[in-house]
Amino acid sequence: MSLATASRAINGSATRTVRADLRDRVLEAAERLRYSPDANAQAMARGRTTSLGLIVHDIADPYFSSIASGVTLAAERASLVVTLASTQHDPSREPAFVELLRRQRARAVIVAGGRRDDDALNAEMRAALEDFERSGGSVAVIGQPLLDVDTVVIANRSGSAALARALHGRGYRRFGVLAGPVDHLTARDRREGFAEALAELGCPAAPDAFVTCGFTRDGGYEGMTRLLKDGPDVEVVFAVNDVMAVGAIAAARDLARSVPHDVGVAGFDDITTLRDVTPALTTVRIPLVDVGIAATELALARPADEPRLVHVEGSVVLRESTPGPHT
Amino acid sequence: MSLATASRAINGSATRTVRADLRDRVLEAAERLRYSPDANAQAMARGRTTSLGLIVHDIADPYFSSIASGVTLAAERASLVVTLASTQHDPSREPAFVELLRRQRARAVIVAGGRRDDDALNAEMRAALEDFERSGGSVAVIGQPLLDVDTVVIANRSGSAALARALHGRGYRRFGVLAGPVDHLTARDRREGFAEALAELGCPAAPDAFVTCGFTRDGGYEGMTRLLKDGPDVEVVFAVNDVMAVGAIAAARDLARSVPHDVGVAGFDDITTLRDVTPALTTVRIPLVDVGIAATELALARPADEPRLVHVEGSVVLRESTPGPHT
DNA sequence: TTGTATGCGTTATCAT
DNA sequence: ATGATAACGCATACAA
Repeated sequence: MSLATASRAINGSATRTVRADLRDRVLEAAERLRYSPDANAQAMARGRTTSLGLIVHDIADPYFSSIASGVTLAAERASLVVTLASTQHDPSREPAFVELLRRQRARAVIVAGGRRDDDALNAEMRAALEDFERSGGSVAVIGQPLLDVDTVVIANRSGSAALARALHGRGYRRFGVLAGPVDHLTARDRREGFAEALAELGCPAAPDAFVTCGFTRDGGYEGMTRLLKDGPDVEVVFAVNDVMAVGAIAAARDLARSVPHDVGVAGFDDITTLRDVTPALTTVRIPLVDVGIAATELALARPADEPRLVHVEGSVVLRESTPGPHT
Repeated sequence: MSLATASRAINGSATRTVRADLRDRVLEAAERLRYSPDANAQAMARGRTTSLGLIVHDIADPYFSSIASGVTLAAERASLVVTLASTQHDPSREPAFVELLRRQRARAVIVAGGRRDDDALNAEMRAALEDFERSGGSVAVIGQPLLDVDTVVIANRSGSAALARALHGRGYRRFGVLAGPVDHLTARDRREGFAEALAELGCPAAPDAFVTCGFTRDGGYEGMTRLLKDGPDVEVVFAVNDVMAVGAIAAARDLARSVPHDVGVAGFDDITTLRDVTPALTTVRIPLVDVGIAATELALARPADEPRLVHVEGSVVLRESTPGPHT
């Protein structure tokens, strides 16, 4: 009995088939010897691997771990394993991770997390992704569609615009915004969508009601502190993500300002783990697990000539953190 | 110029060195051709890969995403990439994932998440891990030391015992416990450590004050609902993890019971994302990121004859959710 | 210091 | 249906 037959018996073959008794003998021996096919050797012989890369800013952030959950789910359906890379919030490390995944000959790479407004960085990333694709891999990005590849576009602008209208509908007129970093495009889109909707409502926010701050819990805390201490008087504050909103609530509490009585707070994302915070957070729900699934399916789909865009809409969820002013 | 020289120029060699001008020519050509070494081929030629496996119950759970954060950190220091597998809370899938990682010839695998009291399952897992080690990989488990491999042991018993004493010190006398699933060893250790300490204090909890429930947010919600509706009157409730505690607080609220005024609530883990919940949660802090790092270092350390154990202690953090009774 | 040749474990092609 | 063998891309032992 030959090597070839054993291979066909164990891992199958598109064209060939093995007689039952022989196959049984092979499988019995494999079992007895605790044989385990070498995936690396298979990758080399077959010319393709079974792995999928995922690049996130911070796997400990619930935003990314939810996406990762969706990606692992979809990857498993496709019989792929997920290779995880976490940049620890340093976007300049992304291209190196793409190159790393190229060396692994990953079938596809999914880049999660918003882009920065940094042309040099984005150019580097575009180049890295092009190399990756030239090596036969496919790519999907979650965030802004500016890397010339398939992208799951999150409707940040329209989501925060809808949120602005909903808050206006509850009677709020004086708005503050914890705006995140200036060059952070997700933060910018959310901030601008919010601001534009307010302007359309004839109720623009004061320029000094926009506070630049980190995109994290501590950023929200620090920004809220500044806003409440030095900023204009506001009835409600929009933090551009939920984690920041939680930090903002903590800051208000530390300054002895009641949420929502003295000031309302709204966030963005509807992070599952934060659904039970008090007061319950008004936010824009993004189906993050589905986003991860969609990105994976996009990356694994038959390659297209043009970069494809999948749009994901958010839905406003009004909760107790924004009951309306004077309540 | 030969293939061998190019290989040595690009990826270095322990024994040989390449003349500068030749090396420069090689590197220039590699850069020009956007050459990228094939990690699979390297793995085969070198006989070892650069990948590390991580198995978790649910990557979307902040407990596991914190551990994952530590693992990716430590793995990167060792120039390894992390392959992530999420069982979606089905422990019976763990052995298959170990086998998958064996096929990849991962250098090591880290199994995060407590064991079950299920002899058949544990035997299967032990066998899978033995096969993995026989194939040259190393293993580290986070949780209970019953798989005969290196283990990061989390001091669940002593942690919850210390918590019990601290709560007793605040004046609580009537305790309830949201105990998690019966066969879940982490839940069991926490529950029993708590119960034993109470008994030693001469203040044992009533048997019907222990509520079996899921190890999740919804489990905590549901268990708390049952406890408040049908259980004995209690002053404070210990949920065996933070996520469950948050669910418990939500349940109390829905039953119009004030936390901490009507009933105190304590958790376990000190999940970062939940540090801002209201009221602030009394808990036992486990340094989860460090646990991930420790497990990775353990797995990557020089193999030992005997399974090694690294013990991680928790520290009680008293916060507003347990101010003491009658307040 | 450089080049040649062999092997790593598997699949696929081509005979038989 | 099965067997022999070349190829995958790289690292290394050995020869020069």
